[in-house]
Amino acid sequence: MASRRAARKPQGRYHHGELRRALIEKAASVVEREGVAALSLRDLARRLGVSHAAPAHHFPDKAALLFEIARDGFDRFAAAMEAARAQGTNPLDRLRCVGEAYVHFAIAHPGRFRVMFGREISDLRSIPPELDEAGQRSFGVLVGVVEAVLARWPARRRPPAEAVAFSCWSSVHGAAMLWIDGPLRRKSPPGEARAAFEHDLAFMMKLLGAALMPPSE
Amino acid sequence: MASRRAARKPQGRYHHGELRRALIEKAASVVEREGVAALSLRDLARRLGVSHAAPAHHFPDKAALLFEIARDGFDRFAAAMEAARAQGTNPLDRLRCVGEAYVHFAIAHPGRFRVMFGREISDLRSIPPELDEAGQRSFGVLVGVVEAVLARWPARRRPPAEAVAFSCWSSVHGAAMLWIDGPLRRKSPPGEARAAFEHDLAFMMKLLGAALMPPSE
DNA sequence: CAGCGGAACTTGACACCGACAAGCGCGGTG
DNA sequence: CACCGCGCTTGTCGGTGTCAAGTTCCGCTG
Repeated sequence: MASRRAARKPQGRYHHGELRRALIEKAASVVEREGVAALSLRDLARRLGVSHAAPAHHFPDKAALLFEIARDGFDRFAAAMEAARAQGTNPLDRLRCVGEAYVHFAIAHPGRFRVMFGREISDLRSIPPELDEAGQRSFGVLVGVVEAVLARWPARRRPPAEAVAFSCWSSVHGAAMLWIDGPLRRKSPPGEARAAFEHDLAFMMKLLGAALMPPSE
Repeated sequence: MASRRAARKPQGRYHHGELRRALIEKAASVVEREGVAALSLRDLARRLGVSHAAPAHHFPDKAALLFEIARDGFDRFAAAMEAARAQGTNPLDRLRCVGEAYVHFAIAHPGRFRVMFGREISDLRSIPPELDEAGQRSFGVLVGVVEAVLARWPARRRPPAEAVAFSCWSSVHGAAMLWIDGPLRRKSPPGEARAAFEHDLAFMMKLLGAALMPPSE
């Protein structure tokens, strides 16, 4: 057992800076698969083959680990928003694409989404600069798309873009939350509930678009 | 110490069926003041002067206690919705009142609101009949108001009420969640953030109203 | 090249939690 | 009067986050 370090070198070795990344990745996968309530630092350490106190050396707090998950989530989220914007063919269509992408991201990654917009993060003491940046990037996509939609309005009667963006944001955020947490999901037949949800979501985006048409007079 | 039962009778006595109700009330107050994460059965028992295992005799599970809080919350919520509807002077105004009441209830009772629409409840095994009833009551108010607004549309082009109700629900729910949990609350000066929120909320309700005006042609 | 400092990790402990099992006291019923 | 069961207590178990102290090993300095 002389060089047991060298022997396990090709495998996962958790010296150096590997543990931190491994913890984040494993934690994110647990959050995605089983939810944030099932996340335990000790269990995480167990799965990674390290002692129960090892995580504490990389994260002062469980909240700090959650924060890292949220940070990563906001990056992916912003990327998804930008990709969705690129798919639209005109301003209104872009708004629809972005809105639906918002909801579909939440449905595809409910655990991550809950952490991102959950209380643990928003209650964080230090105003996290890099997280705010990623969040602003996502919100910026929405605001930009809204501004493009409003560009067709006469400048005189054009409503403020932030207020419109707030409305759009609330709508898609609410739809997402109602689906992943709320009472919508457990309607009679699961598949049918999902289909009805998609239908209602499409309708909502259409309604939003109609409300943002420039006044015809 | 003969009749120590009788002696403490006027004060809080937790024999009989009092403990159950006391637990629910205390738990609700803790949830309102410190959030659901700070709720502990043992601490609850401590505050009520009973042993740590006493709550287990009234609730098989911590989730069962949370369920009771949600149930009570939905009752109050439905009452608030109905009261708000009564304040409106016409269909569109009623929709505005109900929508703002929805958000303001969430802001006034964020802990309760999170439990009501949280994962612990919606993941509950048994479909809870009485809770669904209270939830349906609230949703029914919204649907009723929406139907009244849509009554002015020509029947031929009238959109389905449930889809419109879904849109309205999503909007107000999203606004509420974004405020109580999301990144909105911690804008630069707290008071200003709240004022901006109220302004944006009012704008959103106006936008919703505009989208639901019958086509003029 | 020796050795030293510090980073990464381990071991151990503490307080707390939810859940379970067994026991006790008292009121009401036979 | 004896008994039974409800409401609560005491005790225990496995699990968790966090802190303190010890250990191992890498890489840099002299």
